[in-house]
Amino acid sequence: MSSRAEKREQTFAEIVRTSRTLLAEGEDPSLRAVAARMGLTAPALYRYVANHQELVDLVAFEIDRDATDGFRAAADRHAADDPAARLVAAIAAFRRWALDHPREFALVFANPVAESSCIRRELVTVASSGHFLTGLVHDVWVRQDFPLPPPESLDPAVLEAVTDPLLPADVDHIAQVDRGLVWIYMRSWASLYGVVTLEVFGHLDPRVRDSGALFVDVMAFWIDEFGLGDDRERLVALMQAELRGP
Amino acid sequence: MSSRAEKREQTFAEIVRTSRTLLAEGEDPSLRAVAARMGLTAPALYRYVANHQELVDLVAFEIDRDATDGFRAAADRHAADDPAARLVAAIAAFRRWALDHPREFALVFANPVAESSCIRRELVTVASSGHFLTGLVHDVWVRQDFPLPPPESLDPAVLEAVTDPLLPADVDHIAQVDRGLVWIYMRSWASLYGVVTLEVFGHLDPRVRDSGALFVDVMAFWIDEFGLGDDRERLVALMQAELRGP
DNA sequence: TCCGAAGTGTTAACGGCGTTAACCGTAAAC
DNA sequence: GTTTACGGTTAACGCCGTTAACACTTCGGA
Repeated sequence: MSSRAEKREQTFAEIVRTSRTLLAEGEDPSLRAVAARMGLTAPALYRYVANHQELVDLVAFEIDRDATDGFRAAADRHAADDPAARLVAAIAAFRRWALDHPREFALVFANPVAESSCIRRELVTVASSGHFLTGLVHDVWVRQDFPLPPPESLDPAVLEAVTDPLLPADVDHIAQVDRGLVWIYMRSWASLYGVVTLEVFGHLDPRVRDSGALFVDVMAFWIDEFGLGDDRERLVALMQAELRGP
Repeated sequence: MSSRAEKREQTFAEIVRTSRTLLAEGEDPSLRAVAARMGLTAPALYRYVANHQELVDLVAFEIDRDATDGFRAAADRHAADDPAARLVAAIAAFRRWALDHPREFALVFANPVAESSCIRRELVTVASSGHFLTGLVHDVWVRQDFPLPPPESLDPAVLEAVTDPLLPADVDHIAQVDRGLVWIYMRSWASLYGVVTLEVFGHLDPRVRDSGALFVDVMAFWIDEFGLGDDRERLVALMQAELRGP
């Protein structure tokens, strides 16, 4: 027999799961649709969720978490002592996931969070994908020891941000003098994000999107930037392979 | 006295205009809201527009056109023989516009067009901002004559895309051997787009966003790439100024 | 053990949405 | 001057988020 608290938690989990199922099926995860699929009526969901937006935020958070598990799995298919391959595999998995799940991508990565409810802002602070990708970049840096911009060279606002981040970043284990790494991470993430967002939203020539050329180009640039120029050929080939699928 | 066709066109224009007004006021441009503000009922709008999505697409197109007028005005505040300054001013205006009009930005630049109606795909093909920005990059290239990747070095899919573009690009006046310029444009646009989209959607540390550091950083990179390294200091200073406002 | 309280669901309803069908006066066209 | 197309209406359907009022179950404590 399950206690009331357990039952409540199960129902809550089922609400989020049902929402994700609907989203994956291409239908809108409206409160009514979610409730109906669970054999409930819409107002019942208000016992578990403050409003519709909060449910959407929860779903976005969970999608991010699960997608990150996929990125991690892609990285883990490569040796722990080959952080560059792990990083390449992870971001290739990210792009594949984004193109395969445009609705989910839009929800997690291309949704305004500022005007969103409080809960989203809290959740996004511990967002999974951000933590994971910064970690991979950190691993590459530990291995390659590519030069970092010294803290005093950073824009004051950037220095503040990398010293005491507000958004997903797992930087506690990075010494203050090495926080230039976080700036490099932000720059690299912005360029990869731009390509993938253009691709997912159809603002890029479909032939270029399908070829992945722009994504590979950006990645190749950061390979050099990460001091991996010697490994460039191998990593680009690896990326080409990873882009096709696991 | 106005003919029936004229009257019809006026009403049509007022529909789009009213939609934009509602959007700017932070309200959703629903058919009912638009009609109500015009003193009509919602079904009347179906005499002018096939469905709600088509209206949204039209609005997105017009917003893009008008925003581009703003970018052009920013560029025109600089001498015709200073294409670098014109380009910097235009993209600074683009960023300012995006941050000042997040809803409009999301509509025009961060909306799926693939799953959209046919009309959007037609409209986006002649989208204004794309044409204008490629033109500015072209002007810089004519002046600086920075090296282009030769066509045979391009990915086959990219070569196809720059030879016969499907998406907004105004390349008819660019010789086939110089189409590598379009590839450079795509890459630079992707990186600027990534930064601005992150900023607008609140996925970037607000302090970094407010400082504009990431945007300036990306622009500085492309300044070098465009053979404008000698002019770098001036152009970065210009960008800093332009970012604050006209 | 019984009773109150909390928890979890219901139905009914409000206002808003996109959209369609049926209708109707007016203005253009022949 | 009749006909027809146009541009509007009202009514209605089925969605949506959300709230209020109510009912049933279950738990906790006197």
